[in-house]
Amino acid sequence: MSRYAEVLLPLALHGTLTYRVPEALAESVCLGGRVTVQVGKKKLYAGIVTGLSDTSPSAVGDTLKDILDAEPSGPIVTQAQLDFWHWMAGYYMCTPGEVMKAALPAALKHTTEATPKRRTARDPLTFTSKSAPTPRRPLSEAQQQAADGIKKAWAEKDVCLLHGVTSSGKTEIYISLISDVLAQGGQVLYLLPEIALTTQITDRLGSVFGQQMGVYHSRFTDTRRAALYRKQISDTPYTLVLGVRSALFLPFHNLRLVIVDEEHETSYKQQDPAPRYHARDAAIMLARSSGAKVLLGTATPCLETYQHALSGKYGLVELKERFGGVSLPEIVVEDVKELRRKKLMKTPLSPRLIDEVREALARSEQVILFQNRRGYSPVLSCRSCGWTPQCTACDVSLTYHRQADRLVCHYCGASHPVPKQCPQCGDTELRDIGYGTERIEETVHTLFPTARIARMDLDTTRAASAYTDILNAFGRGDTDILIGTQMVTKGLDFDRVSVVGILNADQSLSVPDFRAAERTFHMLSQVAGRAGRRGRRGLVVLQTMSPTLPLIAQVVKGDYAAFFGTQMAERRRFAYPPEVRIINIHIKHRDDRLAEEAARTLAAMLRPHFADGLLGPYKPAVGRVQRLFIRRLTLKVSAALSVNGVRRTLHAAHDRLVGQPAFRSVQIYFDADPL
DNA sequence: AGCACGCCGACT
DNA sequence: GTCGGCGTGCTC
Repeated sequence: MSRYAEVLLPLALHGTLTYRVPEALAESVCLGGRVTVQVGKKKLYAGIVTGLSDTSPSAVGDTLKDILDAEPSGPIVTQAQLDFWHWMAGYYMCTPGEVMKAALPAALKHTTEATPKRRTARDPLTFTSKSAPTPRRPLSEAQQQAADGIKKAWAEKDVCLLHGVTSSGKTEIYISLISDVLAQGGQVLYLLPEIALTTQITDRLGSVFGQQMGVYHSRFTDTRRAALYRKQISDTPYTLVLGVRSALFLPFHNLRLVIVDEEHETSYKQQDPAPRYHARDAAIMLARSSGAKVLLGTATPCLETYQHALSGKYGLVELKERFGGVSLPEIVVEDVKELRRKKLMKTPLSPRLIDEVREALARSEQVILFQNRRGYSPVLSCRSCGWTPQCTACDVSLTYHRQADRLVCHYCGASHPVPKQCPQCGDTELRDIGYGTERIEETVHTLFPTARIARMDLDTTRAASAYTDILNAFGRGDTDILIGTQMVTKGLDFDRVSVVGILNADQSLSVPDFRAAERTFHMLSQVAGRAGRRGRRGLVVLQTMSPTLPLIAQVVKGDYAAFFGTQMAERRRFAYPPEVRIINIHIKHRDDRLAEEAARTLAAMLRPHFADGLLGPYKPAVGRVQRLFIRRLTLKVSAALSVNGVRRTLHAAHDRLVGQPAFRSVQIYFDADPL
């Protein structure tokens, strides 16, 4: 009978805490089981038992507290999950407690869980389709070849990349492969970015897999997520789970296949808080330890993935034709600089784009306009002295939101009323500089007063169902023109969209970051793919200030290979991923001087180990966020170095630094494989 | 991460 | 004289 338990808590603690197992709970306390313990003076937490022993750890002596309660129904976390958590904490350099926080629904991390109500006959978790179940559609010859190719690749390799142009019918291939796995009694995890987990995809998969499919979405209530978690740990789990990033952490008994759809999506990487993990990479790790296969699907693979596919580490299957004979859209490039010079840019829409929109409306077709910036105008400026409202907590200018009539910081969320007069010179007029989606909406309304216009961005989709409502209205044809940020670029399939306008293709290129070109290529290709789904060939009007950039030509031709070639040459030349691995070190403090000093000291400690591989310290583009001044170090690690050795060096340097009294309050964290 | 303990400014 | 600011350090 074990008398002591190691308990993992959802806190940023380094290890576990040891508790005594009272006689009365001896039956209930088990490895992976959920227990209630007291931490500190009064706080109660739910913890997970990660170890059991008969001997008390000598370091703690007899100050141990008792476990207060234990769930009698057995483990809620499997050993495989614990191993996965442990790997993640090591690789992404955070504590296991932080991983636990990300992994479990809130209801399972706290002590106040509503007693699970026996669920009724009509299981609310199960997908219920509004339409009658539809069987699998027969695969086209190209799709069948792709499915066969994937299975062939899996005979030798664990990971296969399905590189298929937009609208090539990847979903039907997934359905075929999922069916195979389910028929053999295996489980499937289908990951997709939150933004793409729309009713379109759940409806399609639900109509085929119905009762066997569970959906794990971050917009669901926590109760619902906890219920799905519990179903998955039970002995009657769903065999197919469709979910976002964090669905990786669900328990699986017999995981055989993981599909990572839109694998290039940057939202797979968790930015803040820790664990700063990449769901695609973590999924590959999870699959490896479960003996499952992985399928990565996208029209625009991320460079790392394609590199692995070319090198033979991953299998590669390419689908170059759109399904059902739909042709790829025509992309016309509008030279905004030239049009401005000729004084033809009277609005943010070029005359050509205005004409195309008008004609599409006349044909009762739909239009998507993409402007990757929310709000009304990103900068206000005093007309006489040039003063610009800045955030008081971050080093950025405030964006004017007209609907709310507030100035909003897009970094910390703070909002302020618009000043009636310039605080610097007293002038009463502030000019709007630049265009956000709100202002585009206003412009488009002026240009097409009778058109039905909708806007989709973070501001219009705050309410739980708003996102779906906007898309459904567009899908029904109740909206003629949809204006939006990145949200409109993700995997939406609408048959009647014949014109897509990209208002400012350069915006994401101007970010000083080695991935700017890649991100731009992804975004432009994805948004272009929204045009012309069925029937007529779609048209994309791409407005740019730099029409001669090779990247623009590559987007226009849909030439992924050329894009890959030019980008890889740059990455090699300047030693960026996939050529090297990057670990970013973030240093934050309220005092700018102290942040700088800490960063320099840390850099000095690390430089002997990494020499040229260590860059910085430098100030990031936004040097202060939420009142904290930021410095950054970038570590480029060659593939030859032992990753574990690198981590040990980093942890040692970190501990040495914060061990110095002067730097005690400096916040430091690591970001492995940053985007 | 909480949360308490602890040492310096504006209130009854 | 006390209320409370948040800096710092611990949690079995």
